[in-house]
Amino acid sequence: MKISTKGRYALRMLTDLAEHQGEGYIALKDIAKRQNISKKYLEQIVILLHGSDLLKASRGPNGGYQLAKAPKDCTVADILRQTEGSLAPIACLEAEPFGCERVEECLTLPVWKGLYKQITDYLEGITIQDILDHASQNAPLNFVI
Amino acid sequence: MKISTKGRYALRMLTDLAEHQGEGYIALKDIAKRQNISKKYLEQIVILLHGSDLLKASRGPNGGYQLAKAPKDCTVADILRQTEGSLAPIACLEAEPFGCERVEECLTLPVWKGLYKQITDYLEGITIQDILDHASQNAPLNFVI
DNA sequence: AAAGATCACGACTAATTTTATAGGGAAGAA
DNA sequence: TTCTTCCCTATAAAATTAGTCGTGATCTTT
Repeated sequence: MKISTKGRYALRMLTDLAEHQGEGYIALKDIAKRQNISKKYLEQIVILLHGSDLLKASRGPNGGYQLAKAPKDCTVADILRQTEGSLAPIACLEAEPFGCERVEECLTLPVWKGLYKQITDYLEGITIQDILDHASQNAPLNFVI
Repeated sequence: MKISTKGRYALRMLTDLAEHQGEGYIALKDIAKRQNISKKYLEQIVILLHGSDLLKASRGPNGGYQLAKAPKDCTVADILRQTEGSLAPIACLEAEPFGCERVEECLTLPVWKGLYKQITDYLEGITIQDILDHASQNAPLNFVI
């Protein structure tokens, strides 16, 4: 049960954008260089985020991306849902009514539902701003390390 | 970020064993039939559990598997750690000291650590007995559905 | 208007993981 | 001894992951 590079890179990209907020549009080239991620691969990941309202884009010279909202309004859950497709730990939970034919008899389903809720609640509660705050150690984080 | 069939099937198998506790050893054949899982595939999954002390085995006629402990002492975390390899949501967290060379500069690492802790705490807190209890609705569950 | 920079999009691919199937062997109970 | 069951290894199709590459489309700056 692993978060893929899509999700991890997307979070790093958005955090990078937040760090450079107020500097206008940030080119993918620069993010790729700083984060040591292939620019071409980042392009693909950004496309996954198009469905959300997390980013603003601008083309041409001095173009690039900006956060469309304040960092405090960008939750990690939003980012991962877009890039990972879903936060559900098993496919059964991705659509109501559940596709699995064993729904009625499945004793283990409540465990997965509970896990799903834990994951969702936690990630909904963390924003890009929290990540910045934690990095600068200006604020205690609402999660224990 | 999905739990694989190994983890899901293992949990179903152990739950099935718990349901038939006190009936002696339960053959894989019967579990496979009840759970509608390939017996051959189940055999491979059981091998993953050999490293743990969750199961007792017996060969020959009337042989099979039994839970080695009471259902209240079998946590879902134990089962998934064995079958999935780890509960960590990213590979970086699987071994201390962290293998990733970006450890020092990685702003997002605390998020993954926190998520790891959420997942672990939740799954450590749920036992096979909880699953049985919830199924028979004799007891309220410590997780909300 | 031209040039150059940047995002946008689709095709392709190698490696890995997942999800099995198959065949035989070893051990133990009846 | 025989039969049942666990045990172990090999093989493989399918899906997913993690990219690379080429080409447009569009915008800003000059």
